[in-house]
Amino acid sequence: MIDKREQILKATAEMIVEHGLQACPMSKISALAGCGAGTIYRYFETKQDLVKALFDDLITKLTAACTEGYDASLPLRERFFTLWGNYYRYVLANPCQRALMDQLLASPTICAEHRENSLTVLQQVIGQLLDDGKHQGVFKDLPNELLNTVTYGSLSMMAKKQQQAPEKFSCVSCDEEDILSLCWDAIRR
Amino acid sequence: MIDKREQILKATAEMIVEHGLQACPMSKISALAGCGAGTIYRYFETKQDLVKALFDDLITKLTAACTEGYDASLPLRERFFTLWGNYYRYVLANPCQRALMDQLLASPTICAEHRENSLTVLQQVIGQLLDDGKHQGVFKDLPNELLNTVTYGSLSMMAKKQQQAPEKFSCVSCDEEDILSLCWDAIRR
Amino acid sequence: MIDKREQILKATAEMIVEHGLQACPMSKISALAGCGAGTIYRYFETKQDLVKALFDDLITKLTAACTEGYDASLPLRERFFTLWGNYYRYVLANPCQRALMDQLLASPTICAEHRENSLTVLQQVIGQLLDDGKHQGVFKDLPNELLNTVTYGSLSMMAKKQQQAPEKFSCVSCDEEDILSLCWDAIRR
Amino acid sequence: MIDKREQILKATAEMIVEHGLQACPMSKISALAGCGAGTIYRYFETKQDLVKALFDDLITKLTAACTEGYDASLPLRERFFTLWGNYYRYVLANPCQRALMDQLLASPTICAEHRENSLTVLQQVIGQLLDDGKHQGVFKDLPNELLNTVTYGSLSMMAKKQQQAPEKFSCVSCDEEDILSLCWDAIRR
DNA sequence: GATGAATGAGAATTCATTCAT
DNA sequence: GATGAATGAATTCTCATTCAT
Repeated sequence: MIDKREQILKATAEMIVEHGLQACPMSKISALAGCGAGTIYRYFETKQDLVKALFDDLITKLTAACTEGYDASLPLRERFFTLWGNYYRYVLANPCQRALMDQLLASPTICAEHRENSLTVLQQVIGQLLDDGKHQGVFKDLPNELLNTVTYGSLSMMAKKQQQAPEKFSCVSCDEEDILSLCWDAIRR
Repeated sequence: MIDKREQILKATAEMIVEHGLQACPMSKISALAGCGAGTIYRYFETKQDLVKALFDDLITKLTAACTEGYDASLPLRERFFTLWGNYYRYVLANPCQRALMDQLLASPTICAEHRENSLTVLQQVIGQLLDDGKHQGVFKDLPNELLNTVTYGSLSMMAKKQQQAPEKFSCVSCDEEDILSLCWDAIRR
Repeated sequence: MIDKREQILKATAEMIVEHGLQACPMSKISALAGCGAGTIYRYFETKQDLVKALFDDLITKLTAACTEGYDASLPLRERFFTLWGNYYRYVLANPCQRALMDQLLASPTICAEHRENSLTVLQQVIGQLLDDGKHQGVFKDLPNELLNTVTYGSLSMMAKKQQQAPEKFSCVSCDEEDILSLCWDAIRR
Repeated sequence: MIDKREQILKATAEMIVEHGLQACPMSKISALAGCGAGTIYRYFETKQDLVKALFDDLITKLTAACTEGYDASLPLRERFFTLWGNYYRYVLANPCQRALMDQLLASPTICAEHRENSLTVLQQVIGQLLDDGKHQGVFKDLPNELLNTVTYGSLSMMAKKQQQAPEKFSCVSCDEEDILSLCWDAIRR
């Protein structure tokens, strides 16, 4: 049998995505994970801890996915497309994780500070990319937060919409290229 | 005393924003609303109904705010800036409602169908705007969903970030103009 | 229906006496009290609080019973026999309360400080009695604690034994007079 | 390593004394005993059995301690002072065992019959002593139970008080001699 | 023999909902 | 109409006991 901790996290993720944070009792999580109710408490002290661990796990995997193959020495456009292409493909390929992240980021369950800390790595990579772009005169001379928000807001919303109403995006032109280009256009000079 | 139903909705909104959907018992809602626990049930059949009503109320107010002063016969740019300016100012001015909407839209508590229906009015207005823009050759020839998602995703994320970390946006240039222009740039040809 | 709080305390007392502190679930207490499990929590925040309240209640009743008709201006012997006679009759007449007190005083559930504080009133009355007796040269010139312990230890143990094995005390001479006299003899000069 | 059974009994005793019968899980007992949770079950069938064994162990040790050096052919006063002096010194020297006995004797966990049986040996020795004393006209002509209860009640309570509030007994005169003499005085003619 | 992870029945506690006042 | 005490099902969490290693 594979790692039990992993199984519990997976079951929790599925339960939250399907029924919402407010409707996923430990009993159902354990049933879905295929273990006794008490077993969860060997791996996580409280339900709160379980959810936090799930969040951390999510962020770790997302960070790894986004930065895969990313090389800060490549040309700017390539860096941008690699990073955000990685992000976009990852969330599209993992709808459950995307939906889960959505709920966790919207709820006060994960406190602001924890949320902030966990994203540090990714934010630094992005911050460097934007700084370089502004230096080279490629990006608009606006605060990183603003430039980044447009990109991240667009892509995350796009992924969400595609998963919630895929029929509206069946056309050929709605692919990764389009949406990434749109974002690129938005922030370049 | 103002309308009691309104008070209950307000109390529910505050509780959800502060403690999350999974931690707002009816008893605390009634206490915050200044009424007995039983009284809520005169206005809403179940807790589920209360939350749905809250969502509908939210959408109704948002729709009204966004379309205020909007005139489909005005020039395209003006229409765009009126509509999204309205949106952006409204969510910035009502952080509680913005945060609440975030949670409700992320959670499966409000089913997909209900969510979709409630946004019909706003979507039609936006759809018309985008169609007109593409007709006039001002907007990119991409699906409405895509164009709209970039705008909506950027603005909603922007408002969220400003509320969660206002210190990062204290600079002068981070104002409404910038962010709306960025969105306009992203979708125009 | 009489006071519900009182009923819950009574049920708790009976449960503890019959099954022990370690085997009286709230569910059984509520069943015995004739109320829903949740109702207990309207009156006591936690089980711990319930037990503490029970202890306080016990002490209050015991103090009242012991000091009934006690008058510090009466002759020493009369004062002694009134006070300890009251005590002895009370514990014999209320075996459940006596057994309960025994358990609560033996267990660390009620912390030492709380235990000490609750007995302050009774200890002052007894202290005065012993001081007066030593002044008058009637009692031995030994520390109050010691004199008192002999009396209290003897009487409480006596009551316990009589309740646990009444058959051994069926003889006529084992009455209140004997045991009180024995205690009086032990501490007088 | 010394006997593991002994270690488990010792750990159990400490846990019960510190946290009370109602709050000493097997897991914590095993941790304190320095063995696996399952190991306890090699030595004791159930938790109930463990507690019973602990009680029996306690009584055995107490009986041995009390009767050490006791000789029924010695003069009455010496017999009395040996026996109860042994008892008193033993409980003072072993506060944990004293406190534990207190809890076990107060709780219905150890059933009345078992309690009674285990004390048979000690009771016979004491019974003989009291019978002899009454025969010789030294003790009051009252039932053994009564005479014994005064002695045992006083001494056990005394030990308890000294351990719970040692500061009140710091005076020189509060020693073994005083308290034993007090008891002797109480029951002699 | 010893271990401690796993179990699930059962414990404390919460909370949506009802209903007598 | 409004109230909030009462309810008990449902929830989180604990712990005695088992058993594969």
